[in-house]
Amino acid sequence: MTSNTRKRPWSSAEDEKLIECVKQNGERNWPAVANFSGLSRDSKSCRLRWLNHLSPRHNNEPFTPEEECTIIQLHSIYGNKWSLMTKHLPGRSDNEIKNYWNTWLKRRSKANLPLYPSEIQSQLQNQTELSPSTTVAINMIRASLEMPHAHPPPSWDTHEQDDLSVFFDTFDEFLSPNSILVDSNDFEQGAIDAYNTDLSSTNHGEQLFNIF
DNA sequence: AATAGGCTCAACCGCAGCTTA
DNA sequence: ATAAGCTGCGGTTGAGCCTAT
Repeated sequence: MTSNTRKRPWSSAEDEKLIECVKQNGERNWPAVANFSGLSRDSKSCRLRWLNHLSPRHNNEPFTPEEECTIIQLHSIYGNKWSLMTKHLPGRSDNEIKNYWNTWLKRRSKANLPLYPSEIQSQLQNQTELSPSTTVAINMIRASLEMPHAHPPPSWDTHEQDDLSVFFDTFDEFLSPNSILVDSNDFEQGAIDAYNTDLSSTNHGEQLFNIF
């Protein structure tokens, strides 16, 4: 490997230049930031450095025990979807979460312990399979989304259907065998309640979503 | 005190999906 | 419609610190 391809840590002078350039060009125009900064860093490196260390929204303190616990729980829900986890951990980057998880993984493996602590393990066992009725309900909702005019859900107005469309943009993230949880911050409570009311009226006998 | 091995974290890579011209 | 450029993501790797011997 040549010296050109080696990892090169950012100096404080480079950080200052980057901060100044982001102020001038904004947080979205990384090619311009890279060009005008005079740094020999590409746009991706600039973006990464900003998001992981320099952004005023970033929390540079070590993880708290509560955050560590949250990461383990979130991993049991999302798997390796680091960017989704950042939505539950304000100020934390996907890279940090991933690093924490990898360290956790190594420790658990070394100690011959199961991946998740017992309380999370038992939560998972209670939801390992989607029941046939839940699968039917999911398919009904999918069908109503694909053909909203042919199968309008009985009590959903246009606004609620829009909310559901937003939900389904990320639905596959949640449709792992052991997860049907959603974050109530991301969706209107009224819309979720309406879905559950409609589902219960179909005699499938269960609520589709728990609120995280 | 020297050093080898382990560990952590920052940085980089490659790819997929999106945007724009 | 399409090609080029950009963004964001998850996986991987290397530098440097820490610890045990």
